[in-house]
Amino acid sequence: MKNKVKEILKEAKLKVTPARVALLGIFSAKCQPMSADNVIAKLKRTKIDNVTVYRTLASLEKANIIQRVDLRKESVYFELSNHHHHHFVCTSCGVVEKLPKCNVGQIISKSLKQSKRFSIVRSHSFELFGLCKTCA
Amino acid sequence: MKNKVKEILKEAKLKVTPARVALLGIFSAKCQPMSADNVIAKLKRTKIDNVTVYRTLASLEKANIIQRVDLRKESVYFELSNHHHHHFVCTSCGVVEKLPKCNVGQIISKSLKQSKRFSIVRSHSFELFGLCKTCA
DNA sequence: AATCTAATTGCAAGTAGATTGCACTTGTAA
DNA sequence: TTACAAGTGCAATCTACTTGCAATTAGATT
Ligand SMILES: [Mn+2]
Ligand SMILES: [Mn+2]
Ligand SMILES: [Zn+2]
Ligand SMILES: [Zn+2]
Repeated sequence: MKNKVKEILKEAKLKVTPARVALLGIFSAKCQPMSADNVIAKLKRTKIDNVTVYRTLASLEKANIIQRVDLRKESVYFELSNHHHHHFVCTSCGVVEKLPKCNVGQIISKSLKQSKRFSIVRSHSFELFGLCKTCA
Repeated sequence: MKNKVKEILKEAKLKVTPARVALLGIFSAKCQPMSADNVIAKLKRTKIDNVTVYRTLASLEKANIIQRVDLRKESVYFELSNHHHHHFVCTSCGVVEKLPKCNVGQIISKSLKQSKRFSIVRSHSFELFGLCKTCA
């Protein structure tokens, strides 16, 4: 698993540094969107600085290894890009559930055809906000 | 038009104050998502304080008169809730185009049926990020 | 293996958007 | 008209995030 992480970094032509290995380990272990704070909490016992976390998130995002997710929470969340999907978010307790499958592909290509000003779609957001059964 | 704004506020049981009337006027005039900064810029010549802008945005959002839009920009954007729709966003120049129609209703109800943990969807995001013809 | 160099890191300071406390003002219901 | 909860302005504060800079390190080159 650590080797897999190293492969991913080399593939992206990023230096294999402790911070990057640590962050990718965290993202691979937990299949949930993570904020910088979430990551920092997991790294409490290491000597990796908070600034390094922000800079590592930025480099991994730039290399398209992780992606931003808009959950309407206080801060930015990230996930591994390897398995594209969307989410339910409970606006009361904050719990997040993965949607099984991305079904908006057709809608996107149709929208693109109809658009006057746009020619390329590189990514999209699609998140559902509501109440989980516990909070409802 | 000013009367319409007052009606909207009374309907929502909000006091009709100069700040709320001003903000709703701005949102009604410009059919584009607006950040707090955008609004503040438009209010430069008035004596309405920046803090009041933030508080007014919050009260209008709570009353569901305006809604948050996630455009992956530096700050939060808002729009009138009265005509629900989604957007193309150019990640190079920032231009925003409205999508003609929201087509994700079916996907949402299907997702809800399949969900183990969620029972209510109150809102959703669906935005397309890419390049406009000028930037492409 | 030793050397080189650009990329990465840690620490401290800084920024920007947004929030809070509090005294004063105002909209509106009685 | 009066009463008072709601709204406002100003200053201070918070929080997520960024930047500058000197020291370190990954990985390429001898
Ligand atoms: Mn996810
Ligand atoms: Mn819009
Ligand atoms: Zn998708
Ligand atoms: Zn919609």
